Amino acid sequence: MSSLTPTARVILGLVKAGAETGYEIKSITDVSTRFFWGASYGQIYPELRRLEAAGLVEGEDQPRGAVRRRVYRITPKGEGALRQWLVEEGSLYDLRDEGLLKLFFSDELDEGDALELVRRRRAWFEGVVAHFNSIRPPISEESSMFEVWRYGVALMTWNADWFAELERRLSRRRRGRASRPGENRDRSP
Amino acid sequence: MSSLTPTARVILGLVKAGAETGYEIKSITDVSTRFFWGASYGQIYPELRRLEAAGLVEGEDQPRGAVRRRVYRITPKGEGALRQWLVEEGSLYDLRDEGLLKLFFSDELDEGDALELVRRRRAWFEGVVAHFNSIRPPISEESSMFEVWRYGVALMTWNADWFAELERRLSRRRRGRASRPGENRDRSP
DNA sequence: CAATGCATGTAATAGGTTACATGATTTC
DNA sequence: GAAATCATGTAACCTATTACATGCATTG
Repeated sequence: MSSLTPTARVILGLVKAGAETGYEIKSITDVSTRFFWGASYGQIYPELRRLEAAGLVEGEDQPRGAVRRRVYRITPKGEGALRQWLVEEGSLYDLRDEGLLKLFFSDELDEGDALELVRRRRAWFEGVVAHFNSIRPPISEESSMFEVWRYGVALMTWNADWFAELERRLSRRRRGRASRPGENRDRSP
Repeated sequence: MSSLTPTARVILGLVKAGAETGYEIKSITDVSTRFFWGASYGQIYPELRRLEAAGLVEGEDQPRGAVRRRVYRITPKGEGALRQWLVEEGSLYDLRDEGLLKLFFSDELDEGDALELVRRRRAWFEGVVAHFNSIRPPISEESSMFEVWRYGVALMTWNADWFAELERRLSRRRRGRASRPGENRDRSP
């Protein structure tokens, strides 16, 4: 009776929400929970078997023609576990952001390279916003899943804006320095 | 000549910035890079040895009395590798947010429990903001490290605000429903 | 003299990705 | 008939955390 990992909860939650196969779970996570909790096949298939062994889901072989296919449904026990988790206190929050790490150490760079780093990051976030907008979920705007999509768009937009602002700040600082005399930032005589 | 992990870069960058021992690196990350790139002793000590073997840092035993102590400095090769990484394109961005996962599935809950989930998340972010303010780094406001701290405060504040807003939205929706007649949300007769 | 801080390290474990292997069915 | 999609699974690998083990030095 070891306790479940968050990845197991995603799978459990999606089965509850109607996802049937491991393949379907992967497809759905790739366009929904992916940006805050991804899952790979290497996790999904073994985890479905574990959930089944624990009695939280029920699997049944339902081949389509010659294609083997195992369909899962959530059990009452699984629904209880899901609800229990949702009301439990405490949640893992873990961010791994190599770009911020680069910004953190960017005093090592000259101003041009540092600015380029910030510019790239701003552009990246803008790309993510565009991607998010392209996968706008076709579900009720009052559903919690839609709310999370809305959060994702807002967060990425905020990030793009913050780095655009930093970009302006660094440019201004740089121009300010360049126009002041007595500086030897330039390589030319 | 395998390429470095971002954790190795953090260590390299901090040694460059003046951190001398593994212990010091851990102390610094715990109050600086921790929220976007943490490091544990289990990573730091073996990684320092690997960096040394690769010629990116140099270690020297400098015991303090009977306490063994190994002091590291960055090498020219290490400085090159650090600079190279900083200008390289592409950076890992990985978020694991179990709270968002709960929000994602919170249609499973009744409105009171869902609201509580959002309230807790808002309160948590507010606590993080307070913590960030308590570790305001005593360094120049023009340094890149200070910029990252500023970003952290702004990000956590934005999060607290976003969830405060969602909280208001859910409360309003709930009150709206409750005041409308012909509803059977109540368990009492 | 007790608690805290400085200091180093490893072994077990967990959690996850990537690459590989396989093959039918549907759509263009 | 080619390409995309549906479908399942595993083995090797990598990264990282946790818990444990050790012990001196400093501060209150």
